[in-house]
Amino acid sequence: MIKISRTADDDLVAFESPVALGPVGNLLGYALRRAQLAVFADFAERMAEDDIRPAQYSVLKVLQLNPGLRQAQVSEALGIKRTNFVPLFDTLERRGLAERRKVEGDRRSFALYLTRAGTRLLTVLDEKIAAHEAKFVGRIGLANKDTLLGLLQRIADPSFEE
Amino acid sequence: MIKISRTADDDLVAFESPVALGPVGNLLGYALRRAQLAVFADFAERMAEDDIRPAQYSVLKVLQLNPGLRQAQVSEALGIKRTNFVPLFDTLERRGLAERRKVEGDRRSFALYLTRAGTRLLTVLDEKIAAHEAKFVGRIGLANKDTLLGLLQRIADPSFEE
DNA sequence: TATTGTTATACTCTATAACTATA
DNA sequence: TATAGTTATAGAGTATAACAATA
Repeated sequence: MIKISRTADDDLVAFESPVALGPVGNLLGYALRRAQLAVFADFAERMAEDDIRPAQYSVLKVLQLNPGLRQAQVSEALGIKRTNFVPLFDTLERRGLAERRKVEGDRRSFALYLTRAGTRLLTVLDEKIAAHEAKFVGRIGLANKDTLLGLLQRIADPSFEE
Repeated sequence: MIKISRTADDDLVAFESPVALGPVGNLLGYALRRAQLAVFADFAERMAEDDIRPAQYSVLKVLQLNPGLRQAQVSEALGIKRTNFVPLFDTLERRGLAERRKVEGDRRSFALYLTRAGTRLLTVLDEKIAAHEAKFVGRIGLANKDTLLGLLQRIADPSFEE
């Protein structure tokens, strides 16, 4: 429904009367989806030139913090199915950002590490992430960030204690 | 990393030492994704027997509240691309839950309505949604629900005013 | 020319089953 | 028997381009 109004200056202005979402707009799942899409869209925009997706960034960052983890550990910690982790890590390895190393004592598993190039890229990504994060923290105010994170963690994990 | 500990009763207990997510765990995008996955997984479980997805439910609910909307209005209000809305609504129509009606005055567009069956199904779905919602509100406490919704809306839409 | 609905299509994300080589 | 990694594959969700009918 397009409505035409007249401003005080006598100009015509067209606008859409908002469609009532009703209870849908107050569902946690719906609000979470809309917020997540907004944040991920901004992430995609900033990381487009580096061709890095959220899951890829999270893997690189976790390996920086925990060098030598096995695939199953990284994928489980990040909630990525081990079967989907394989091509994800293949891409990082093909690009020379991370690598699999044989581990002594268990010839089934690989230990994962960042390469120098991966570490170098992370410094660039971290700067972009900081700006990305600041954009959304700015929308709610710094004081509200921890409140929001705490609530989200309690939604995701009932055993979470702040 | 699997660690083996000994309880007071001298039993062996295996547990995984948690992998440090570091800054990743404090990213809004990451926390939003995890929370959304948890909520949508619960939704999928409850609606499995009705074979209804979140987007389908939101369309039915919006039509209940706004009978006669055009496709473009519904899809825009819910953030569904009009091109993806077509097969989504085809499914609802094939199942006899909603219908397209010709609209006088514009032979290009259709007005969308729930059928009786659609309205009837919604009463069932609404009950399940209420239980679903209560589960997650219970995790944060009723007093925090509006806080969370408000923050999420400000994340999703910078122009949002509470 | 612009808009409404549509088709075809492609890419990402996520999920399951089944395999291999080790343990 | 169980585990780590892998392959193949299928289903959602989301995206773009191009078209027909109508405004």
